[in-house]
Amino acid sequence: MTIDTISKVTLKHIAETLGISITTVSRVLSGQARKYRISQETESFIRNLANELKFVPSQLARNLRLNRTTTIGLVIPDISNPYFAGIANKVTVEAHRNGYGVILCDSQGNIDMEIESIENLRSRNVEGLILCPVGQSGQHLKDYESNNYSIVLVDRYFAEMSLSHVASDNRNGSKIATNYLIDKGHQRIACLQGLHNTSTNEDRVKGYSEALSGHNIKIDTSLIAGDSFSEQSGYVETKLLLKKPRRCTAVLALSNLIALGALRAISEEGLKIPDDLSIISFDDQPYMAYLSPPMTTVAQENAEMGQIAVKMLFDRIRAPHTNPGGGILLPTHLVHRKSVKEISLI
Amino acid sequence: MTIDTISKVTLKHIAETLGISITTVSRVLSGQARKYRISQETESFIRNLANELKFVPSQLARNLRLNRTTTIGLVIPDISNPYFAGIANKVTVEAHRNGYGVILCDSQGNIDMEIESIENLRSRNVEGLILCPVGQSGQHLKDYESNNYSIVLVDRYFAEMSLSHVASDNRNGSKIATNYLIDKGHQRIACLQGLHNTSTNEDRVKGYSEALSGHNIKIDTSLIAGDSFSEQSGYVETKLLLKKPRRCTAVLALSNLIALGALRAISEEGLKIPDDLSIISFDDQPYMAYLSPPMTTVAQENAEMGQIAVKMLFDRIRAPHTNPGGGILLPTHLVHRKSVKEISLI
DNA sequence: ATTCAATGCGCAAACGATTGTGCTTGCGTT
DNA sequence: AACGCAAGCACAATCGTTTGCGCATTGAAT
Repeated sequence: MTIDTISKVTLKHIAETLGISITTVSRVLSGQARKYRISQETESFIRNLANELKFVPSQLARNLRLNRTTTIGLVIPDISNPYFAGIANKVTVEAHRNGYGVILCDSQGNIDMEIESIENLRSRNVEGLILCPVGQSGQHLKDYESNNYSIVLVDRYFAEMSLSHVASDNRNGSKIATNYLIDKGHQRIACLQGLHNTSTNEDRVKGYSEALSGHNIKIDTSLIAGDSFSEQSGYVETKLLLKKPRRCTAVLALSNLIALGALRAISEEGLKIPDDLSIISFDDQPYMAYLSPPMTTVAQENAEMGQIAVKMLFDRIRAPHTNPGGGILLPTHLVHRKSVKEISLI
Repeated sequence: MTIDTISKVTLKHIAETLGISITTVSRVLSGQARKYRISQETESFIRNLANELKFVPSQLARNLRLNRTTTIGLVIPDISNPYFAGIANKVTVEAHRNGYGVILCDSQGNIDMEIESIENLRSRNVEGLILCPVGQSGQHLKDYESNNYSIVLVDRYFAEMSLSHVASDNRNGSKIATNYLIDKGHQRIACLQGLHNTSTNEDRVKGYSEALSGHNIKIDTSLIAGDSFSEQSGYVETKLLLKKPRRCTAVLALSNLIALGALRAISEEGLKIPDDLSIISFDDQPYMAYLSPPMTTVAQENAEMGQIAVKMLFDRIRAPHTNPGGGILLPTHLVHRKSVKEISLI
């Protein structure tokens, strides 16, 4: 009657009460009655009793026997960040549609936590891993390059490693944004970086540089500042930037948090966007349209990233010993709002 | 060398290479060497080999044998909502600190998905459940009222049921916010509701009403509108409200999304906050300070909610057959920014 | 009367860890 | 010399499924 009692019903119980073997019960209840030529009669006996007793097969036993868990792991640097939350959302929903569960780990932006989380997940026998890596190197993932473990990197990848991944075309996104600023007359454009040596950051900086070079604007390295994707970094670096002589007229913030920090600094300095300073941020979020002023952003298809990551992972789970396959870069696009002002060329 | 090989390392392997019994290996590697008086020598032999082979015990086997999974389930209506993401963050981190994994399910605000998720989680033998319910009734949770299954409700609760829960003191938060508006001279205050018959909504409406009554302001039911916590609802209801004669001077938005919708409507109507209209929103989010204008909000301690929920759940897991215990309401507080204007009394 | 193929089902070994119980030693006591 | 006791370890059952074989029985074909 109680739940405890109910969950104690096992194949053995059914087999014994019916006076038949566990094997037969198992075969019927796992839908293999036809395949093993169990008689209709026996089948219905078994099914009836199973229903009556509300038999629920033990996943624990099944997992051990079959050595699979229908579970994947998801490691995210910070689930409170809406960008990652969007990925996580799609991942869990898609995984469930495929009958898989998702164990979530929050690495808190910490490489050691990331490593620990991965080990933890592996020890829980997840069948595959979706990882948004935080570190500057992928050394701890060396083991996964061999084609017998399924892992898909999301958001960032490691150029020197051959791991499946799905990310945004950050280089192009950054280039488009920078070109747009240049088109609007800006020449001194600052770039608020994120964490160095991450594909995300390097690609965005590269796009920024390429756009400038493409317009024969000399790259002023003093305008490329910062070393973290955090609000704090955006704030500090903007403060410093604004104190410099020959102030820049626009800034490209390489993450949503950096942009918020920049906003704080700019408003503290008493400057107005876009009149005194133009700004474009990465990562379009629902609230971006409601900022003061509405923020022009480089939008990433993060939900799609989650969805594709799951697809890639399942491909690898289903065909484990094929080549890891390469990566996919999803397009980015510019969302025009009000944080950029057209200025006259000098 | 390959992972396949590595992950195949079992107690048996170690035992055989060392010429000792599986039992002893198990006892050493589970830290019970002292208890079972295994010699230092044997212990170090085992440990060394285990390290060398990178032995990782199979959770699957252990789970079956011990009938526990060190895993809990977490059901969230929408992980992309930063409010819930904040809860999820704390839950996963705290669970990990206790050696537990967290299987995440996104119910997508859908009661059927919620029910399905719960069943799915149970069949995966999670030891407990943390649930942010979406429905207007808790009928599907009837089974969990008996004290042999561990569940903790977060954010919402069902007044008619005796399930453990942790939520915000929404009534008081709403009351404080409304009182503040009244103090600033507002008399016609609209209330943009969320989903009816949810504790969150009812409590907030109650607080709103109590504040008005406390100041002898007659409650105008035409000023209480809406039926969903979504941006869409906030937008539509605000549009309608603004079209009415004798316009309200302030609105209380019962969720962050509703507030964003209201913002959109207000700006479409060409009105300025706070000059033409004051607004207070529930749920303080990082970006709230950067809105136009910075938004005065009722902050909830959502991270603490997650943390406390985990604590409560573990209490119940550790002492399963005690009384479910009641609920906890966490304080809310008003974060003063610039979206409320003091107006002269008429 | 054999032979043969279906039919219907059971045996027993996995999967990998945990654990109550019990078996050897060796040593100190008396 | 006989005994007790502790130290140090092993046996084997157990958790609940799944599954490769194999063994009867039956009816039909030769």
